[in-house]
Amino acid sequence: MGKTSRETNAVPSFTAEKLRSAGLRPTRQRMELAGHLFAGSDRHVTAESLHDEVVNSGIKVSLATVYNTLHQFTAAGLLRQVVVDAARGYFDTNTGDHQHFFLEDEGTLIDISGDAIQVAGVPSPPPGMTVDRVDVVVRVKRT
Amino acid sequence: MGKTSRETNAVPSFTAEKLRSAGLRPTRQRMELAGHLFAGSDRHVTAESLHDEVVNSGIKVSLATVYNTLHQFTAAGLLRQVVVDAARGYFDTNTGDHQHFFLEDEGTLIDISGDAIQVAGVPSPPPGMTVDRVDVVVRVKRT
DNA sequence: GTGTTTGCAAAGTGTTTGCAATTTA
DNA sequence: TAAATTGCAAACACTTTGCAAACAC
Repeated sequence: MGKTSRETNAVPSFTAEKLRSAGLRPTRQRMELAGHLFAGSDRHVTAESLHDEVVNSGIKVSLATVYNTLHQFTAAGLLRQVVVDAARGYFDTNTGDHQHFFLEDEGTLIDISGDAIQVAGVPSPPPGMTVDRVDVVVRVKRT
Repeated sequence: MGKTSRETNAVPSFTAEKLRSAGLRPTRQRMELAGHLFAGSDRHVTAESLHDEVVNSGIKVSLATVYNTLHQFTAAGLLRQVVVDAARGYFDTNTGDHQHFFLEDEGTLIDISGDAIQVAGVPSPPPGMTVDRVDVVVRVKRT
């Protein structure tokens, strides 16, 4: 065999590398959270939704660690925060240029490609200020 | 004199009317909050900032009443809520078509005229959904 | 071994709510 | 007086934090 049972765990090693190069130790919790987050693409999660998902898949992680990890991933540029709801914080695995539909009834986000949507006529910012980012939220409701 | 001392209170009666036609009794608290809110134009307040302002001007209102009143005014179409910060709720006295600069360092909002700014290329919403509103937030930072 | 990370439980924020006392009409 | 409104304090939902035990290297 030659390999330890730990390595048979089917955890893609590139995830460990991704974390390491972000300056984060590839701990079990971070690996597993990353596994869920970056399994699909363009995911939108809240701390609770991710925690539930991970816990329901049989993994043990505390909510506090989920919060910490989401912030660390965000600081590392692996995630991006989206402000659409005063009550909850959303995190987006798509860190590229894009915008969102927000389904107010369900609290769901859907990406809008940055190529499709455009904002024109933004006045110049107040003196001494620079534009950090332009966020567009298209709020939609069930008809 | 003919008039009671209550009426000498210099509270513009149109405010009372505005409230009455919104189905809200012109109570002392609502009159005073409205007086502050609609004194200037295009004001952006949080429940706390308005409460502080009103209390500092020597008026007695509870924070709970400020929250209630802001929501009632919003439901009546006198105010509009703005979501820019996950932590606090902002209310805007400008209910017309417009967008915002958000100064992230200070938590301040500045109106951008709806005529100036435009959003093009919004894809059609998911089936069964209609666009409720398109919000643009231009986040700016101190240079 | 040494510094990092985790997880619990406690503390913190901003906001909402239950309900008796007060006010409006 | 009947119905609406206020204000307190308790309850809430979400998030952050302190710190001892567990872990990564």
